[in-house]
Amino acid sequence: MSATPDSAPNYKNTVLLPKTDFPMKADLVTREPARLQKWETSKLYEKIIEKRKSGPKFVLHDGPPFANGDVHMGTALNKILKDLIVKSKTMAGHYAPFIPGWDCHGLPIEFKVVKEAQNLSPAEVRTRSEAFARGFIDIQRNSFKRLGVFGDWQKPYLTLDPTYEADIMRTFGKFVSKGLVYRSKKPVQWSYGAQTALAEAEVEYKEKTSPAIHVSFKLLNPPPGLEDASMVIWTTTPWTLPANLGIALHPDFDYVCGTFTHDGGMTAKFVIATSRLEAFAAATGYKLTDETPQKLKGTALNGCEAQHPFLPRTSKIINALFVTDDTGTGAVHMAPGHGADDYIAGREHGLDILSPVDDNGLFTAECGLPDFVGKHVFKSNEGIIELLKTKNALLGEEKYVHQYPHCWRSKTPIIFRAVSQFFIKIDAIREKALYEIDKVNWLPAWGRNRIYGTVESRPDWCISRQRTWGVPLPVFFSPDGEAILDEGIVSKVADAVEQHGTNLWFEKDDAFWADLVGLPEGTKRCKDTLDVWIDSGCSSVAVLDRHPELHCPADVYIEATDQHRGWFQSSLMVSVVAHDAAPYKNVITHGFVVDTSGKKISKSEQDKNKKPMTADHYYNKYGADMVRLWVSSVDYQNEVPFSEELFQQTGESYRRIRNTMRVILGNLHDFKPENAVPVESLTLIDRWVLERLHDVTKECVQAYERFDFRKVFTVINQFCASDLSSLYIDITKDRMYCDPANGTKRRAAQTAFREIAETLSKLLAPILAFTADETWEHLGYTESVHLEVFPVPNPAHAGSDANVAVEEMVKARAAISQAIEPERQAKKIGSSLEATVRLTLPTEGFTHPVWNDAATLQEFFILSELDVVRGPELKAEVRESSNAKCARCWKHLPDVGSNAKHSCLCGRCAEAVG
RNA sequence: GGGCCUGUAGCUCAGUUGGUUAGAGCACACGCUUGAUAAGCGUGGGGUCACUGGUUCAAGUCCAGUCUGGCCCA
Repeated sequence: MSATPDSAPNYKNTVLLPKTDFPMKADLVTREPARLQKWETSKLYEKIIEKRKSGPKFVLHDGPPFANGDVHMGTALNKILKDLIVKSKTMAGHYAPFIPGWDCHGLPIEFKVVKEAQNLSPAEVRTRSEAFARGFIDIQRNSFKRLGVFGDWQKPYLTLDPTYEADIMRTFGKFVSKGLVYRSKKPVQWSYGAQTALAEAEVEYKEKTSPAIHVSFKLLNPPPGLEDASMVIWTTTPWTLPANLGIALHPDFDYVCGTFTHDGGMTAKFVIATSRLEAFAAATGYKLTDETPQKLKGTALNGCEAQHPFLPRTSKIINALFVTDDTGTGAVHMAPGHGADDYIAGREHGLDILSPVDDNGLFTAECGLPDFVGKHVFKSNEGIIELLKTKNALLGEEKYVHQYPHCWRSKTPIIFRAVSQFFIKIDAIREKALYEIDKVNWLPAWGRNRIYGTVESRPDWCISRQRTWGVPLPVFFSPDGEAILDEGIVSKVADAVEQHGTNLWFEKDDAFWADLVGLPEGTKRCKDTLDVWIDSGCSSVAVLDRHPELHCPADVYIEATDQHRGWFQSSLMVSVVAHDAAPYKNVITHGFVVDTSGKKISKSEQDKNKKPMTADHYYNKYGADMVRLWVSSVDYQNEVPFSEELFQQTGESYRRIRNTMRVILGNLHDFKPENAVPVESLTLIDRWVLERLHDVTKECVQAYERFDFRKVFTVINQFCASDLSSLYIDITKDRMYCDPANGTKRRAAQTAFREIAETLSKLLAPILAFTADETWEHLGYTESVHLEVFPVPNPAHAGSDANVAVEEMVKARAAISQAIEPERQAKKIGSSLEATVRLTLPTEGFTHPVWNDAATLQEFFILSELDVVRGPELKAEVRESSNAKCARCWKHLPDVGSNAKHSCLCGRCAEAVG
């Protein structure tokens, strides 16, 4: 080994090493907020909007998140995806304003507010709910801004804005004018203690003992063989029997009909599910004693009728899938006014809805039993049981302990009770909605089937809620209790609400409102609020139509897959009525955030493992660009894997990109635009890297066009790692460091580096919103990269022979590296510059003229000496160089020492040093 | 239980109309460099393409079923 003599002068300061202020350590956590501040004071978003004003409009309509919590990783994913679309469309030359929004009304907020303070008046509940929502809007807005999301954060749309609320009412008015709204009864969970309907969240389950009874219903028109038989039902709510209108059997269950004998000697003919015979015998004492019982399926009795045990009325026998065989007799007592399953099955089979119970839980005259009117339902169970006994319809009675829903406030057991609700007739708009679905582009394509299925099968839309924190249903009742559905009146309410807000509805009395809308004295206003899905569903009217910079239909809606049944659908239904068309042209869905094993991250799980899932933890620890890079790296159309470890991995990719940009910037420290060389002066390798850049540009711009951000991430990551870091930067080090500052080859590399740095900054800007702006700044620009448009692939660098040459050389390079490796492991050779290589090329292939260009080959393989010969197969032989090492460029060359002035340098370096 | 979807190295993802020995980046191991240095380069190990069966000369790719996980319903 011919080492440089220790006495050799130190030439390090004559070498043109990279020099840049662009820090290796990103320190995003402190740098990003500073850049954010700069964007804010320079009004960057406004500038971008102004600059693109004449471009083709692109509207991404923001689905409003619910203003009741911190920004979760899933929320961050959603908003960053939106931002990637908006930023990339903007850089593709579009005018793409982004108006963010929030969904502000609804039970979860009301629930929290009411839990904190008891006995609030409706107006107070609403004031506090608004304050609660606004608090979280601020929190979320700060998070979204911190994540680098651009938009009109000064003027977002809020569903609690009086103008928005007024538009909700007007849209409701449109439904009314088209005759799509009707009133009907539907069972709700009712607290007689609090005298209000309850939502699932307000119900707690507690142990309760109820009387469980078996009751017989005599068949009136039985099929042959079932004469004189009775159906037997089992119930734990005897008080609902006055509302019985039917008996449900499972169509697939096996039933028997035959003579049963009681322990006491009585006999009777019953129909019971075969699987329930034993339990029935145990509870009632009746055993099947018939030798030849009739066997039948549940379908056999469908449509028959049975006599109500104590009322002059029949009970219709129907088939329903909700019937189970784990309790009861396989025949279920149906009171459509007192149960959800009963209601749905009852509607399908044309049963009435009877609910003879008032707000206090007392029977009304409708129950048909004068003795019971005014009596509390839970105090009536015993009386009903007595009544059944006198009618010989009671077969058995037990105490039954079960989990029963109770009111969270009054702690009383709840009852299912039908109350009047308002509905939208879906059948009237279903066809049109389905037709519109097929005109929309769904991404991924299966989204079409998903929403088509739900729209096809959805029942009428119940739009009234017995809640306080929402938009009031602008409907009045005449003194005789009739609902007044009139668009003109709705519109008058809307006008008042636009001026004063919906609190006015709660603050003023009936007389005020009757007078305002011109209805007679004694008119009462409706106390219900609208379903919150109406709120957000109206955004195409209240936001897209209202903002002059937007348009309807929007170009894109993008939300998680659960919105096929949620916002995508409510928006469609509203828009079909309001616009006679879908509100969107493209609908994109993304998956939910799951842990790396593919399982969903449950609330209890993250608490237990102390794994934070709020976005602030991650942008405060790693920076927003890291969160953004993670979003760009995953397949968002499926479930999105997430873990802290995954963040480390994303960090590696980030560092790779950042460091690559850093060297490039460092290599440009003495380069000015006027130093650029013309294309003819570029070397083969320069032309190759620019050709690669041309391809990368094309691929990225096209990938952005398809919303395929992962492709952008992969392409740039690999370009940085392989083409730049491992090849081009490594190869050009020699000329960059050792050639004369103004040498043509050096300037040629810089010309390429400059183009690479500019192009990558622009291509990365939508994803690495902060870092790309930082690199752009270090390229000497004073305005933000976000004002730029995407680079156009430079045709001057398209499809030359350079790519062929490099492909061949890369193959040979692998052979050379493999040959050097054993020498290296044996500590005989360190740097490849210490090696002399004899490369054998196969006689087939490797035909590019570059193989006759020794200088280029040496540069490419980073070797001091190379012989190329032809042989049977690709092969490289390595030995230590016998030449002396140049103290400056570290190559082992024959002409080291040829210049007397610099005895330790090669000819080239001696000249460069001068 | 029903509808829609998903399953390729430890991790994140590529794999064109079925066609050589299934790829990349990261991670890992071992070297090199110390002039990208809390960086950079090289080499290497690692996959029954969820499973089972079928179609085919040929299946990660097509078909059927099973399992896994997700969303929405019941």
